Amino acid sequence: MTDFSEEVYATVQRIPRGRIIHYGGVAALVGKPRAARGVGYALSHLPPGTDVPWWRVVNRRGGISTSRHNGTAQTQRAILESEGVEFDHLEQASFDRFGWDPFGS
DNA sequence: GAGATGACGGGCT
DNA sequence: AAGCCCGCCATCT
Repeated sequence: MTDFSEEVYATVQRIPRGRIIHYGGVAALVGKPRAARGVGYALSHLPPGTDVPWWRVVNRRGGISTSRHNGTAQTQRAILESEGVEFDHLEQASFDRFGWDPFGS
């Protein structure tokens, strides 16, 4: 476990239920606005059953970015919908409606 | 230490 | 609006 990963996990755990944020947003909150890719890498190594709500992290379009991980995308969407997040016909959620503003609490 | 990989973003077409 | 290409970062081999 690296320091960077821990900061990422700590940040993700602050995301309120029913809200979402994109990888670049998490990266910015940990002080590295350009480390979106690093964030994705860190989350990809999370063990199943972790207390980190990784499903609240989506790509910049508000869509599921885990599509390449066979099966994962379906699970992520199901959980988000159960929390109240709505997806349009393009499988994308609106940041204007569900985006998390860390300063707006 | 160098090269390759991956849950990514932004800009241009 | 969607896709392609390039650039960025952390981590692995």
